[in-house]
Amino acid sequence: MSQPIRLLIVDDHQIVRMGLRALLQLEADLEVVAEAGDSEAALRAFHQHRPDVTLLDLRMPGGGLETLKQIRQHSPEARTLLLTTSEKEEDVHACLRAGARGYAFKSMPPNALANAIRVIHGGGLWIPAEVARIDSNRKATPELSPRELEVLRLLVKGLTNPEIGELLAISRSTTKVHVAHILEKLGVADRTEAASEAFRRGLLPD
Amino acid sequence: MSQPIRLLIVDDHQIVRMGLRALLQLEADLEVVAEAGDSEAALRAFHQHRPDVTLLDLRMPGGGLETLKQIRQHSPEARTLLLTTSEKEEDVHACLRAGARGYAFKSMPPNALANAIRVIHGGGLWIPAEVARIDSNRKATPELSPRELEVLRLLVKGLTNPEIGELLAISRSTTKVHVAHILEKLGVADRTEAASEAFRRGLLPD
DNA sequence: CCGCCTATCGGCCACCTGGCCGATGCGCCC
DNA sequence: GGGCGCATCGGCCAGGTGGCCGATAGGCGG
Repeated sequence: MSQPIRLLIVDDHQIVRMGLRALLQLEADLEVVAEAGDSEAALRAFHQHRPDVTLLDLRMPGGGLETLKQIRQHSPEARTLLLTTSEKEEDVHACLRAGARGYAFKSMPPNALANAIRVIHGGGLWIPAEVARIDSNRKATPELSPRELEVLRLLVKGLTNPEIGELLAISRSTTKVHVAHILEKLGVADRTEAASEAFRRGLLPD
Repeated sequence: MSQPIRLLIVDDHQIVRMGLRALLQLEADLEVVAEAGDSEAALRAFHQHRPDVTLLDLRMPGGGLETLKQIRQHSPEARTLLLTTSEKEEDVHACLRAGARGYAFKSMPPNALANAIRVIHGGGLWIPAEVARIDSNRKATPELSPRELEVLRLLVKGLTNPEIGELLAISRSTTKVHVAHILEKLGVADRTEAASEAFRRGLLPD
């Protein structure tokens, strides 16, 4: 290993940044060349330092996913490892679609993290079994249309079909059609379960 | 400051533990005497080292809240600072009721964390404004009874009242009463909104 | 050009919902 | 002992739900 793998750490929690830096310093072939605590700083640091691998927190101000997309927009070859705590289905898919090379959990043992970084640096993908499982599930569950998402947002607030119809300036009949599609696509039986699924999958921006 | 404040760090993420250790080492009057990654290790470390202040992650295997309760059971004078990322209403209240001296977010600036530790070590409480706000809200929203929680768990799965009644071996009438109480206590209008509130407040063990 | 998706609307109907009326019994605490 | 919370059960009823039948219209891609 002549040249160390140069890393960029992006996480809004300074605690996590320092922890990652401390952990990764233990590996001789890894070098943290920059840190960033928000989306803008991440983009600046990326273009300035051109890291081999970027560690990106999913949940941060400015949006980890948006940051990923912006990085990939200018540098499609960028190798990015998502770091996160929870695994909401929507997040996983959105990230993989956006071109993340790996999806890791903060709870993983440190040496596994180092291995993930090496795999990604070598051009590979690092997808844990849980994520792969989610990913295969996903193909069976189609995406909601924009209109259906609008209805879903009102539905989880406890609004009835007539109320939703009034707010969206459509009839109760149309609302019913949207709700029926939502139930079908989420694979659930009623609106209450749909609300639960929406939260579980992270379909809503809270 | 003759004697440094002796700290115990409890968090299942090694990344966070190392980050906290790195951050707190910068403060001359703070000393990390032990770490633990799960509930059992936390109890052992607490009784062995008798830290002045314990930093406790809320979300960890074994349950941060349960760990707190067990520590306080044997050492009611223990000074504990909860560390967490999200603020679900139920968590906040349960922790404060269980005797936590402070409730801090991992996103807070590092020096604020050190200050929080010093305040708690001095016998004070460290409650951020957001948490205090949640805490005052809480008094208006009473707790759910055990039976109501059972019903709520089935309700969010999309089960109807007759179905819930059958599973719990009670009549539809009784189920309706429980649901009505749930709606009233959560301050919502229907079961769909109740499901949303349950997720928002973290009432369910996922 | 025709199929498919999306969005819009209507009616019918069995079922579920939630509010309101009533009731009983149990345990706990002052 | 009497009140209070909890849990249990029943009936009545206006309204919401979700499945099923139909229909029209625009857009997009093979």
